[in-house]
Amino acid sequence: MANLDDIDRRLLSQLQDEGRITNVELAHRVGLTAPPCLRRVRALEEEGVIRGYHAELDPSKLGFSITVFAMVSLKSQAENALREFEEAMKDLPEVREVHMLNGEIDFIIKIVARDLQAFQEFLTSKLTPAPNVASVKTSLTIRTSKNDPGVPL
Amino acid sequence: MANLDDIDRRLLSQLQDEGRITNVELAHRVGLTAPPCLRRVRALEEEGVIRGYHAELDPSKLGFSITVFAMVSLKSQAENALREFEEAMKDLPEVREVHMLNGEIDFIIKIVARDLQAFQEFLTSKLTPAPNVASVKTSLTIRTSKNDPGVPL
DNA sequence: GGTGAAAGTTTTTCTCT
DNA sequence: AGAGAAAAACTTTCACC
Repeated sequence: MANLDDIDRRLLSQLQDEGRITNVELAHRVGLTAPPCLRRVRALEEEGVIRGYHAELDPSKLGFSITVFAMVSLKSQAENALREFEEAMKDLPEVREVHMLNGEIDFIIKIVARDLQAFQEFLTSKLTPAPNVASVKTSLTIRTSKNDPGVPL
Repeated sequence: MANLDDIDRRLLSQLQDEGRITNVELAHRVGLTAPPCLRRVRALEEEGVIRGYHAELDPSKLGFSITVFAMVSLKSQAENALREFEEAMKDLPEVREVHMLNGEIDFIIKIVARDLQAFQEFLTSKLTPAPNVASVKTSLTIRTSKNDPGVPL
């Protein structure tokens, strides 16, 4: 865990919110001049505190109308079996997130697809036949009312 | 839904992946010169295809070790009751995502907290007492093996 | 809708405190 | 670690195709 001062935290909060602000603007907002501000940002990138930068796109405007959460249980919870399933998920572009959970369900995964047909096709030909899958329960998202990426700084 | 050509799609794919690349580099990658490339990006921002840009931070390096998925059922599914719950969620910084689902569970929400104690405190003092909540089932994330923001372009 | 050049900013390096 | 100045790179606008 990185040790950060107050300036770092404000800086990260700003970049989490507006990932493309200029370094000059960022420096101004956190009360620095540009050079030390840039040094801090580079250091945070090096340390892996900042993993990267991403444009947030509107899925519906790009023709992806379906978001689904799938609860997946595996046949075996051996580390080996878990890893094999996770590796398979990495190759599926429709699968955006894979979280291993405690309790009865082994994984929750978030799936984005163009339409119901594409999703059904994905479900039967890709997800259900994935290694070690015992059961899959899916829930369609009706609407997403909050979707803040990142952490509560 | 916006109508996009092949260049727009490649452009969006690049920005989704690397949100801070320069316009010159972006133009180069999609086979344009800088001015038309910038015009396209600005147009996509205007249309809302690009919603914004965000730095992706490492939660654990910032001291947020807990990610939880909570399945929430409400007492009433009247639009009114749903909205009231959603509004309450908007004010809770620990709540990063709120998705309304079909079926028995009404909502799945993603929660990020500093530690188990902070999460328990949040659960009992903020989430369970939220408007119209009938039941909350939570699952702790053991590990996140895939976390690609955005859509499968 | 795309190009090339020019003007204005921003990033980035260097040096000093 | 932060500040100011200078060089290099990038963004942005303009006239033109």
